[in-house]
Amino acid sequence: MKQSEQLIKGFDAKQFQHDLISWFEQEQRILPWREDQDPYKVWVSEIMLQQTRVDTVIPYFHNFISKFPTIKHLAEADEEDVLKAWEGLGYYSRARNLQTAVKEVHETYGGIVPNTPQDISKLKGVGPYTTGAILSIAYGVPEPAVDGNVMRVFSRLLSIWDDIAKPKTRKLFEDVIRLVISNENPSFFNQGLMELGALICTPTSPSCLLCPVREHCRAFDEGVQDELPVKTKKKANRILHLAAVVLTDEQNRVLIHKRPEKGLLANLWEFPNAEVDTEMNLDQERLQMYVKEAYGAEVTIGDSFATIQHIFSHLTWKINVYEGKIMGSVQEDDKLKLVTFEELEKYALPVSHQNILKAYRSYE
DNA sequence: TATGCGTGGAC
DNA sequence: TGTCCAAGCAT
Repeated sequence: MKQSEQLIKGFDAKQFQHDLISWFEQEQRILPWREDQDPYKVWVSEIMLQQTRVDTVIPYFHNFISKFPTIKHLAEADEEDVLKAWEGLGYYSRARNLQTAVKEVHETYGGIVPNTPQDISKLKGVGPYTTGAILSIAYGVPEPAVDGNVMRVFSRLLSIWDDIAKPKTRKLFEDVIRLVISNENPSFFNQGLMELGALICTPTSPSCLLCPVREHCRAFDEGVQDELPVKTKKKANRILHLAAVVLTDEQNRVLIHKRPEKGLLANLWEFPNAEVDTEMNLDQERLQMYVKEAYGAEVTIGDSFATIQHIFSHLTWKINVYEGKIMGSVQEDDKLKLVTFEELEKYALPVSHQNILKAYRSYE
């Protein structure tokens, strides 16, 4: 017998569905992506919500949908504008993958988001969770949508002690959900689980006394709700020292560089910078030579006017920021541009470089 | 399978 | 202040 079948023995799935869905009908938050079930809007919201809080997403969702109201609008948009709309939201490959996938839907599926797990999960950026979320919410298909909430809620409900940080564990929860999901209302079932995880069955100090499915919960019964789920820690991040320079010419245009199309902050724009060891951080002469080599620009480096720390999830940047002047001419191309500070507002910058810009403005 | 990939909020 | 995240996916 499969582990999932073993786990749900004695679990009253029908009653649970009813209790969960009734609670969701009463208590669900009013959210912009819940106003209709437009598959495109459901899709956009699900991508934005990956590893990102609801409160953070709301303004981005409004702005994004107003700029790109339909599949066609997004498919035909400039990537630069899409990234600008994503600026500050993080995990920028989500934006580029979304546009790639939307183009695919526009061209291959006539602008209709596919409604089978096979087709939809082939789309760039659409993994197992998003597949289930779109299918259940937009199309009413009873497919599991297992995210962190669902694993937390069900690890407590069924007292499951598998490590939810392990990729393999997600499959166990998918098996479980397939056995207990509501076929009548998979949309509210899946959304109800996530809403419950967000509002009641929280990572720390869950509100068990307010929980609509407390009677189904083995962890509450056993008093171990604070010990579940089991989740191993990630390893600590590393520190990288950078020197960055805000380089201006005699017309007060500033030099910006487009980052590589893969990896960290892919395709976003930045001020010229280099990794340094802590010692070299004060060496203006070497920074000047580096800029000449890497960007082909003849410059003089002035004073360091700020140090900026930026903490990523897996990395910390400590950036020493200099001002500098461009002496000769610069060969511009699609990855290197001289722009006015007004034009700069059209380009998507990572938050770290937005902070460099702020520091420069207050220094000037 | 483990790691890289952002950001801002909660405690 | 440091730690842990929050509706994951690609490689």
